[in-house]
Amino acid sequence: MTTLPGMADEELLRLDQQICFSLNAASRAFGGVYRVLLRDLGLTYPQYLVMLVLWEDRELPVKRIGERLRLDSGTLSPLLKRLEAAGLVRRERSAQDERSVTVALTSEGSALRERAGQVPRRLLAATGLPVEDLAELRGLLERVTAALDSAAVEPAP
Amino acid sequence: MTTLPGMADEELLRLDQQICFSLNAASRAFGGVYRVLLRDLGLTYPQYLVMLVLWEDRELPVKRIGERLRLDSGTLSPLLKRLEAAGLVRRERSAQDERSVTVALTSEGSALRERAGQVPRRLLAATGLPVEDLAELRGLLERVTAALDSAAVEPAP
DNA sequence: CGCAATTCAATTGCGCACAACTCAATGGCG
DNA sequence: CGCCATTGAGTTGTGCGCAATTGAATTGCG
Repeated sequence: MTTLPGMADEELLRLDQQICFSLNAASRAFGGVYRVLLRDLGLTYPQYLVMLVLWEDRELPVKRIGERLRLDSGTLSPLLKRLEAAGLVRRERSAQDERSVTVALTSEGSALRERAGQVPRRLLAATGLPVEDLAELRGLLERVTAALDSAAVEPAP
Repeated sequence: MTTLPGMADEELLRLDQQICFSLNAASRAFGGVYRVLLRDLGLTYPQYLVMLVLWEDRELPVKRIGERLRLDSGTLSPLLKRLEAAGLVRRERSAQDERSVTVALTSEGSALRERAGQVPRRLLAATGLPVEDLAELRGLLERVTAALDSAAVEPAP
């Protein structure tokens, strides 16, 4: 395998550019397609991610949702309030632990799942890749993420 | 190859979840590492992307920068103002076409390139992947992005 | 038991992404 | 030439992502 120390700074700069450009671009391209697909469900893409989690487990503490989606309360609190205002979700303090807030689907929130049924198929079709390649992509992304998360990068060169 | 029509909605939902979760997570994981690496350069990640473009071509209209990074003026205008306030960049109306604004590196902006020299190496090292896998990842991302961009998804199911 | 450290949600503040819009400059066409 | 569509930058408003902080509840340890 080719190792980083063997390459020139100039080459690395180019590869770095390509990787971060393409990851950024891909992320925003996905966002754009989801935006269109989700528009008439009244959901944003991050809201859809939360709904996906709740369609698996219809009741979860904010903490757990954050762990699954890698999001903190600073992002989730206002987002969940919007979902609550839209009537898709209920939020209440746990009786066992008053620090914790439990988020639960309403019947309206559950019902939305049916209307979202064709979103995955349409999204995956729009990627234009065979399922095997998508699985490969997912695998690489997960490996990269795990490595980056555990990298503990030092602040200054 | 395995085609979408042959799969059950339930399977597709799972794959869709995995793909969009992992892409999202990867994008944010990259952002987190860049944030640390760029902190003492005083740059955010999107600002770094703009600087990368300007380090290639030290003078470009806003329009061109937007094309390279897939960003519109709504994002770039305030960002470029911040780079200008930081002294890294100058902005001035083109004489040929008064609608266009040309962005040019200042000497301070050029000088920053040296201090950013180790960022790519450190970033790529943090990914924990061999260069071949990174190239593979980049290739998949670019194919997906191209397909998504040309998909022209219809609004409602 | 009592107090300090930890945990969890919420809030504040800043920057980015994007849609919708404004406004001026330009270019094309009759 | 005169008019109108187009182009390019900027502004506004909404929502997300994250750091930093707050405040209350819980845990743990002496």
